[in-house]
Amino acid sequence: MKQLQSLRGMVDVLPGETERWQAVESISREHLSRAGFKEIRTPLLEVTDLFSRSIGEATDVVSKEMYSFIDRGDRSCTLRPEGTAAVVRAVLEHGLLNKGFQRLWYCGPMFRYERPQTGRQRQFHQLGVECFGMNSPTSDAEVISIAWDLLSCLRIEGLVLEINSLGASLDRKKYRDELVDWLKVHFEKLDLDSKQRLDTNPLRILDSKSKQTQDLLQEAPQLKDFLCEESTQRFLALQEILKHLKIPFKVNPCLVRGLDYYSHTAFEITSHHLGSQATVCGGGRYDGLVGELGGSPTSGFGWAIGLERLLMLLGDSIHRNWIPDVYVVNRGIKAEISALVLARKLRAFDLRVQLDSSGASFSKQFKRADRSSATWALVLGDDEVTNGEVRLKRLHSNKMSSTVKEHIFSSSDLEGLMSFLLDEKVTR
RNA sequence: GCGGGCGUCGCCAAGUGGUUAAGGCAGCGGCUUGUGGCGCCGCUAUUCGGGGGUUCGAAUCCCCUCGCUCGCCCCA
Repeated sequence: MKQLQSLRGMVDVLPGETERWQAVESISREHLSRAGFKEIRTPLLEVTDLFSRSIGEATDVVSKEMYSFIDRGDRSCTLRPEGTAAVVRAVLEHGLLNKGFQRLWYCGPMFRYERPQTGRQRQFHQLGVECFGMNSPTSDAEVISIAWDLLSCLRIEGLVLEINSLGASLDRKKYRDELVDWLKVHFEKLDLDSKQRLDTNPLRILDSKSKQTQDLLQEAPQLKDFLCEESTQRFLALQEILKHLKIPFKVNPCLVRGLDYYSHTAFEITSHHLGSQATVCGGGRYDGLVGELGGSPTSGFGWAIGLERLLMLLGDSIHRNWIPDVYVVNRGIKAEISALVLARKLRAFDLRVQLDSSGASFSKQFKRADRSSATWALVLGDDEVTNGEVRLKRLHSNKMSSTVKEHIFSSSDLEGLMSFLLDEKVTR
């Protein structure tokens, strides 16, 4: 029979890795809650329409990357390709915006049907925040700083923050038309990809990787010249505030972002240690989205961090193996049961206890005890059961010592044993 | 969807047409049936992702297929 395997682009996280995930998750949770963010959990599955309406029909995400299917009730459903749309939906559905502000975070899997490569999977995980009802450049800066600080406190180095303003949606529309007209005149000088994008998504031509296209764009109309006064002012203000916060940034006039709902501030945090998928965190302002999805006009700002990419940058520094305090060596039917009873009691005292239930020889069990790196071996065999005692032996990882001290405790004196272990644990 | 690279034991790997497919790690058993780390001994792939073909003979050559991987597009 052929060996079954996971679907392409769907990745298992194995023991050893899960510890790193847990560390990142708990640090993030703490970091966000200190800043007043509350967690929201939305379903993985939504009505397809939600995404096509919010992300944009013509975007790559919607036009070719969604996992969609028709369910038994004849509804078109889609596995969420990103988090924002669903959060907005939930927030509207439950009237969370009636209170005015909301600062929310979420974490979980997203799905996009793409060819997997470094830093890209079909099921991947995002940690994101969404803020509603705040509209000042200061709030943009604060939310950006929260992402920046989270990445810094995880000690990720070599990050670059890039920002741009996409202007109000009207500005962008005007610019888009102007750019398309101009590019049509120079159509022959464009690279093949850009030629195709001219119809579908012309703004994306701006960050084309083709050298000749980039050279050509030097002469093209610039988005910043189309920003209305208000937009220009708020972008300048944002830059001032970031400088004041001592967060280094680069203005990247070509930073466009692929989702339709962005307006005004857009930003990305990238790292050159990631291969060609360099973006760890991306986000921006989406003042039109809530209205678009049927709510009363409410400004929004958010970002998402790709957790797989984050983990790639993290190294092994936060990786901590589970090491037992006590490894319980036992042999014989009565001893086995006593050992189990004892293990439960020790665990209740917050000790990490590994119980050997192999029934193997003492020699074998000690080998495993040693390899587990446990501090103590607790020995329980027929002799001990008969004498009503347990033996405790310190394990040495470096040197063989012929004078290993064994401590013997009466099995009726479990409190003595536990306080001994706990004392030792504290002083270690 | 389009390119490039790669697929030999749980993991790392040697092997590029010729007798039984190296080696290391891990695992298991033993030396040591109640005491670990070191050491020594033994065991663990009828088979080289799968299917065809060429050949007296294929892990090695050819074709197809599947998978992985890196890149393009795009994004976290």
